[in-house]
Amino acid sequence: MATATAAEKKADEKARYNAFLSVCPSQRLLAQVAGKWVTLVMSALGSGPECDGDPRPMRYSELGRVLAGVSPKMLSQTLRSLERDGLITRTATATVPVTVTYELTELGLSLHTTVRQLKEWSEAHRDEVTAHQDQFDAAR
Amino acid sequence: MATATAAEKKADEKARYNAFLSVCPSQRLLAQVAGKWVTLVMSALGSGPECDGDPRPMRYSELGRVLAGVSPKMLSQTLRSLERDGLITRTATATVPVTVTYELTELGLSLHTTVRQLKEWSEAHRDEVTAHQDQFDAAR
DNA sequence: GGAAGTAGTTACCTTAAAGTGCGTAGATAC
DNA sequence: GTATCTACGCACTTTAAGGTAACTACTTCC
Repeated sequence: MATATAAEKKADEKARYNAFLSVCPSQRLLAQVAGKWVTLVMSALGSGPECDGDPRPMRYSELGRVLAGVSPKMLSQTLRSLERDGLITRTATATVPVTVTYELTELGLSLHTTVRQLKEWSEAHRDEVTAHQDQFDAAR
Repeated sequence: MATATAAEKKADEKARYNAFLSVCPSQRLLAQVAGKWVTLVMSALGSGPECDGDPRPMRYSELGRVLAGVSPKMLSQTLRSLERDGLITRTATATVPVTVTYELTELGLSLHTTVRQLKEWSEAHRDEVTAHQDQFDAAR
């Protein structure tokens, strides 16, 4: 039947919209970067263990120590996904106990600086936001 | 016992680190903004229904139509949290059936432009990233 | 010979975000 | 008098992210 009801049309639109969303590159990037340890790992690799200073390579166990709350599972999971995206490089060295170092690529560094702007926004406006929240919560 | 074992020290560090993380403003912002519909609502309000053009207020049902996949629940949930943060304003008008319009505040607009940079990054580098992913997946 | 350090993997469990479906309230149109 | 439009609210279910804990394999230190 050619009687495309409003409900049918909407379901159709919805399907196409969701299909678009699932491949939308910016949406996927955001979901990736918002992973709990992603920015922390990038921040550590991008600004040294104390989050000041210059980018430098770090070892697996060093990252584990700096990011005190991370489990080995989450650390390797995060590192592998970042490596898959070409944001960091993994280098294994055949020393006495094998050592593995991770380093930001140029691509990773450029993303890091972009994300940093978001961080700066949040630091610049956090007071404003919390003020709004308090006001909103008090109002009801 | 004063014998602070390495395990105890690590647990202590971890607790403090997690406490810090849970209040870290940038982390919280990122988690907020990464909500599935947050950026889409902001994008619609910030660039018109077609994601081009200028910021303009929109109605609840209009947003629901533009973001075809969103359920009424998620839409109002998203809108309320954005309103709570002072990023949008809600205005109810006592027309025949009540109409409610939402509009980006200045604060919301400034966040929108910041997030837009992330979007531009992802669009500029998406090919590079997918190339890395293919290479990585092929390697194993 | 047992602990500790190297870099992880595997299986299981918890929880919070998102999706689904139905109800509501007042008013108007048919 | 039934249906539709407005803007939601509530309860239930699903799903995926993250956390916990235990185990691997090799080596050196004490």
